[in-house]
Amino acid sequence: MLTERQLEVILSVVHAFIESGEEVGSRTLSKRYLKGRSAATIRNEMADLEEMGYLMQPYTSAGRVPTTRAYRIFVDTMLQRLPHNERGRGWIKRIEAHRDGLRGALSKASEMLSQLSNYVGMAAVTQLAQIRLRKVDFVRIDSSHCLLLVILEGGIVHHRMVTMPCDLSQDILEDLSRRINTLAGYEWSEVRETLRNYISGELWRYADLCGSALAELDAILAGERTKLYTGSMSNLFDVPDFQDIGKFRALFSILEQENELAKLLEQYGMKDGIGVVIGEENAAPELQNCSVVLSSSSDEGTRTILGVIGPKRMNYERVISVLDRVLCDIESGEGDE
Amino acid sequence: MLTERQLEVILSVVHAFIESGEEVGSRTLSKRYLKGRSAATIRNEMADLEEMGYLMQPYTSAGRVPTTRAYRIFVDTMLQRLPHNERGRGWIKRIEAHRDGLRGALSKASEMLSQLSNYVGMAAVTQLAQIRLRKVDFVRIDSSHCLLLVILEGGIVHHRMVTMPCDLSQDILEDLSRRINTLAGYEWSEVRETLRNYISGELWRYADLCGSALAELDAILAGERTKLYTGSMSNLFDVPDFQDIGKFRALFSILEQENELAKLLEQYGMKDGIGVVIGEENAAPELQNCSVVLSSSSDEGTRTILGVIGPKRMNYERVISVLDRVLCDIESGEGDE
DNA sequence: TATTAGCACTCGTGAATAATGAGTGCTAAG
DNA sequence: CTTAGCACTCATTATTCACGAGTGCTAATA
Repeated sequence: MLTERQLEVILSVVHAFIESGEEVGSRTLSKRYLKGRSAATIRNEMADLEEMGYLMQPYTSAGRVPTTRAYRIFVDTMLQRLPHNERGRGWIKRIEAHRDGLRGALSKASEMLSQLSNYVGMAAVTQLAQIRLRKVDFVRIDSSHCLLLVILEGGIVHHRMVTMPCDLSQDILEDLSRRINTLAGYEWSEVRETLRNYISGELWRYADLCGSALAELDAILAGERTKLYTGSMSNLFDVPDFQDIGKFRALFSILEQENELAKLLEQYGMKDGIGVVIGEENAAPELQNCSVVLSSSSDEGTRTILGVIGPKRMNYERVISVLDRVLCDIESGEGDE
Repeated sequence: MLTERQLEVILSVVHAFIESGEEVGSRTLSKRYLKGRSAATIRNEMADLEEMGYLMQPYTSAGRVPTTRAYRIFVDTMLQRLPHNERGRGWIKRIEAHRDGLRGALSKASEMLSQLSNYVGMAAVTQLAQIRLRKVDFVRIDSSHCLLLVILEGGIVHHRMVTMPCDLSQDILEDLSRRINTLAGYEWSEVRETLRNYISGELWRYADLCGSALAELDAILAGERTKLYTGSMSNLFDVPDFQDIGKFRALFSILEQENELAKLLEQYGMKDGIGVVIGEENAAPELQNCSVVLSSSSDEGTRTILGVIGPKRMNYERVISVLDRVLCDIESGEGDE
């Protein structure tokens, strides 16, 4: 469908455009990329490719700019060429030993990604449905409130304030925790069922509190399932593509909405490995001018996603290698410092 | 030192400049503010005031712009006129009953401040030195790691991963927590001392773990003492003063550095009540074009600071009333929803 | 002495115009 | 199929010019 030379032209245009940010003309290609052919020849090819939807002109008689379709080919060719590394399997286990837990490590990772890529780094953990419970604890705050602590596999810690229907002593609460903790190690769905039975049976005296706690636990495990960290965004100021205040704003607004971004990542990071989503391929309209590169892996009831978000004309090769590098650093415990 | 009319001119210039954002000329003042006097008269006053450092001209024969000194007078006059409310005392107690704890409430507060003020809201808690311990808990993660949970007065929860020198069972850890918890309710400085004695005495068998834990506790209590939440920054795009990419960038870069910002707030929010820091009065060079309005109150070992950061020519009156309003909402438990 | 009208002067802003040059499409020759 | 040549397009940049808001100064006035 595409001749060898057409492919070459496409890749060259993308490459040149990523480098310069300016429309690339036939002369440039002839001089720097396809040295054998004259500008006129290439002009003909470009006209064809424009008709086919790979290139476009911002205005009559300007150079050509790659479309998302061209980027797609560029990226796919690159990914094919790149060593397919199967890293990432099982690395989460090692992370959770980090000083500040999985979350601390990810917060560091996102920052590192920003620094190294010169774009915006992201790191997220999402709890898969089958995550296991490690421990539950109730801490009495005052006569009508206690703190519910939930520790999940992978060192994920949640805490919520729960209103107590009646005053319960710390001893009773500890007893309660201890009973619930006998369920540690089971999947949440199982725990949930067992707890329900407990409440109507043994624990009937604390039914109210247990009910609230159950609701909170449900919220924790079903609700905000993905925790996302975003690295420094200052780099964006130096990206020429975002000098335009309008484009900057669009990107910024979505970066600020943790929830939206998290939803996107959940959606994109479904399968393990490296993925690239380019411009209009993004579900969010705010990301039409951006590309997202992400590397995701799942293990033990959690999925971890590292990502970089930048302009469409980002240095994909470098970003991918940065992702790899950071993944590597986390694995080997760099976050411990 | 300042005549009645000079004061009037200053206030008028600031007022007009805040409204329009453009240099204000003698004609405007004569027509809209000091109706009795002619433009020529006001021109003379303005020339004097410029010499005295209250006004300045961006270029020869343009209108005048207020200096920080003029803003200062404007704000001070306003604060004097405003009802001095002593709200804030004791409200923290009520907050900690919030569903997601003090921190959840503050995160919501900062967002609310952004929304209502149209600038950027901030909310911070800082632990004062004399904060009290509520509870400590160790949770075994694997043979060489456990999670250290620290709950402080006010529902502040910290957790850290601690490396265990040798494998300790959950039972032993629980026993350990229980012993340490007998110290709950005391100030950290006291707890620290007592713990030291314990370690060399009763707890000698767990000296290593206790040592690490002690170090972590110290880090938690001495180190990152202030936790800061920043509300949405999207509003900044609509502030005319920050259309200039350079100014925007300066502000943004410091908003992103939680630590820097926290340090500033710690420094500014020393005394209870409402404070305004204008432009060059700010310690940070990035804030030369901004003003910070904050409302701070301390109680029970923690100090809480609400603040709004915006352009120098912000609507101070509105921002102050918004701060008041949000403080009020938090108090009455709005965050519970 | 304080105030004000009049006037010449300054200087940023915005529109209009022109020159520049990179790049194209098309045609005709190799 | 390839390429040189040429006329044409159009964003960009610089230049010029008129406009107008605002000032400082002086001289007249209450």
